[in-house]
Amino acid sequence: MVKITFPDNREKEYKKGSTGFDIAQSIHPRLAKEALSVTVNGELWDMRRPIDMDSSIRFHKWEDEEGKHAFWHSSAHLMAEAIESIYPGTKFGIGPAIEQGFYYDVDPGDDIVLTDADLPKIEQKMLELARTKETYTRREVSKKEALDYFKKKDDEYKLELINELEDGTISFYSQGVFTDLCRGPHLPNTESIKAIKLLSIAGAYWRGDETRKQMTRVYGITFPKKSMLDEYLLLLEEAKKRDHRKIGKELELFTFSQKVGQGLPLWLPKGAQLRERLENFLKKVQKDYGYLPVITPHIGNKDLYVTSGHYEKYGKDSFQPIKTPSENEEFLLKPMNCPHHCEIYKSKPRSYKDMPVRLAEFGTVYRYEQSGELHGLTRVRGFTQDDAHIFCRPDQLKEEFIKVIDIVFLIFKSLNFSDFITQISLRDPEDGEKYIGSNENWEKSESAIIEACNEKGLDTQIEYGEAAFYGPKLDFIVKDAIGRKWQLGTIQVDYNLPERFELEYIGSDNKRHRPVMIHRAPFGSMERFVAVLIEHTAGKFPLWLTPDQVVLLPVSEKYVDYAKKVFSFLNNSDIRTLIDDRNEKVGKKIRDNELKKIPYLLIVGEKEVADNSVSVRRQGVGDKGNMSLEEFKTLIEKEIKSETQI
RNA sequence: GCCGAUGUAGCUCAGUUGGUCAGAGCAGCUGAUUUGUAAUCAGCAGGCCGUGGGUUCGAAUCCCUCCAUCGGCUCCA
Repeated sequence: MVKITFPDNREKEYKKGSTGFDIAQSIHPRLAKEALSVTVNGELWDMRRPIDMDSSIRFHKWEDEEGKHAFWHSSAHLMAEAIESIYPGTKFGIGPAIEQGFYYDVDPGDDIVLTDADLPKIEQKMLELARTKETYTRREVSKKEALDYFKKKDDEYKLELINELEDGTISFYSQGVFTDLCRGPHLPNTESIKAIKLLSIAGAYWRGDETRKQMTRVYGITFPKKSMLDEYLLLLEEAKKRDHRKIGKELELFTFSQKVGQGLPLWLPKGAQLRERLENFLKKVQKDYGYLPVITPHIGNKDLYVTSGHYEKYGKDSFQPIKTPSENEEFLLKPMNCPHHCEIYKSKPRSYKDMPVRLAEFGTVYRYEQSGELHGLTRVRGFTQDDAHIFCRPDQLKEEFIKVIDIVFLIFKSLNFSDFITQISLRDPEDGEKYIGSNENWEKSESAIIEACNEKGLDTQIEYGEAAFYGPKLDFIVKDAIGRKWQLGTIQVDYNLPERFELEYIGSDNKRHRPVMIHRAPFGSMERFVAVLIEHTAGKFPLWLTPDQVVLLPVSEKYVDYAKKVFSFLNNSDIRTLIDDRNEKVGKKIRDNELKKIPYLLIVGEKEVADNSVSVRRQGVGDKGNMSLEEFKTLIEKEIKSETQI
C-alpha cells in the first residue's frame, strides 16, 4: 500500500501502483473524468501513471494552468501525428504548450513548404485522429534505445535533444502510430480534444539560434468543447479591434509614410496633442521629484559613442555615421541620450552636496531596428524616450532607485495600468563576452536593484541574460490587446558609463569620487506607451488626456449660432470642444461622433436655446439629460479632477 | 535580417480558369431637405490595381526583382 496525501492534508491508503485516475475515481467519478493531469510530489504526472510510493498529490482540471498545459501539450503531439501522416518523413523539433495553445516546430523536408492553406487539412486530420480515442502511453527508455529510434527515423533534431539528456531520465510518449521524446504529462487519450483551430504558421530558428536551420512553426489551440473555441475566436476578433495601428488610423493619431521611411512615425495633430499632454503630466511629476530639464542635440560626434562603448557594440547595425565636409569627422544620429547627459554632468565640477543630479529630457533617438522587427508604434526606428539620468553617490543609490519606482507606479496608477509584470534583468552567467565593465561593478548594480525591489515589496521575476550590455535593469512589462508583451518603464543601474566618461564629484573628504548613474524612463518611449495606452483603452482615453473632449451637435442649422455661443463658453473654460455643424440629422452626427470616441456629445436645439442649457450624451453610455452650461462645466471639471488625483 | 502571407480609390473591401473587370459602401464635393439621441435623398468626382521588368495578340489576374505591410523567429543600447 502507499499513503496518498491530498491538498487538504487528508491521507488515505491506496494499493501500490494505483494511478492518479484510480485515486480520482475513488473520490468521485466526475473528478476522474475531468482531471487532466496530477502533481505527484511536486512533479507533473499523467493520470494513468502508476504511483509506487507514498506521495502527496493534487489533481488538475481544465480550469488550472497545469490542466490546460497537459491538454495543449497532448494536442501538440496530436498535431505532430497528423502532420506526419500527411507529410511522411517530417522531422520534429520541439512542441510545447504555451500560454494560449501550443506549437510544434517541424521540418517537412526541403521540397515541402507549409502555408496557411495547409492548416485546415491538418486540422481535419487531427479531428479524425482525436475521434479514434488514441491513448497516450508513457514508456521509459534508455538513452541508447532513444537514440536508436530517432536514428532510424533520421530525425537529427530529436537526436540532438536526446544527446543532451542523462540516461535514465528519458521517456517516450506514443499515441496511435506516433512516438515522441517527451517528459509529459499527457492526457489519458485524445478523446477529450473536441475543438481544434490551427492559428498560424511561421518560421522559427532551431533552438532559437539564427545561425541554425529555420523550421516551420505551426501554432494552434484546442478545447474540450466546441463552444469554448468559438468563444476564444470571438475574443480574439474583439481584441484585434483594439489594435493600436487600426485605432491610430481611425482616430487620426499617427501615420507612416513609405517616402519618409519605415519605422518612422508621423504624429498627426490629435496624436501630437495626446502625447504632449502625457509629456506635460510627467514633466510636472518630475519637477516635484527634483529633476532638471536639459536639451541635447539629435546627433553626436562618433567619439562620444566610442567612449560610451555603444559604437563598438552597435555601430555596425546602426544608422551609419554622417560625414561632414571636413575629413575624419563623423557624427551619429543619437541612439540614446546617456552620453550627452554624461557630458552635461561633466560641464562643471560637482560636489557631494550637489548630489544627486537628475537630468531629464524627452530625447528623440534613432535606432536601425531590423526591418522584420518593426511593429506599429511599439517598435520603431525613431522614437522619443522620456529619459532621465540620475547621478548620485553610492550611498544614495538605493533611495534614488526607490524614488524612481515610485514615479513609475504613480504614472501607471494614474493611467490605470494595473496589469503589469516587474522583471529584473541580470547578466547571463554563461556569457561574459556580452557585457562591459568589471565583475565587481556588476555585482554592486545587481544587488542594488534586487535590494530596492525587496524593500518596495515588489513581486518581481528574475531573467538572466536580459540585462543591457552595460548594466542590469528593472523593467515594467505590459501586454497588448492580443497578449504580446512589451517593455514600458525601465530603470537601470550603471557603474560603467561614469567610469568611461570619468565622471567625478568631490566628497566631504575633499577627494575625487565616482558617482553611480541611474538610467530611467517611466513610459519607456512615448511611441510605445501611447500604443499600449490605445490598446488598453480601445481609444477611449481618459477625459483629461483625450484630444477632443466635447462635441456640440446643433439639431439644425438654426441652432448653430447658439452652439457657437456654447462653444466659446466651453473654450474659455479650457474644455476642448468641437462643433459638428454639418447639414446632417442628429442621429447621424451622434453616430459619427460616437465612433470618433469623443467623450461628451452635447445636443443643442430649440429647448436648449430657450433655457440656455445643453443636452448631454456620454460616449458609450447614452443620454444623461439636460443641464445648464455651468452644471456641465462642473461635471467635466469633477471628472478630470478624479482622473488626475493620485 | 530569416520563414510564410498580403498589397485594387482617403478608408473597408469585391473582382471566377488572363479577354467591356477597373467596381461597391463609407468618407469628400454639389444640390435638395432643416432635421431631437447610432446612418435623409439624389448627383458628381476619386485608382498607372505597391514598384520595375518579363510571358502573351491581350495582364489587376501568370512569372521574376525590389519596396512596404501582416503573423512569427532572431534582435531590442
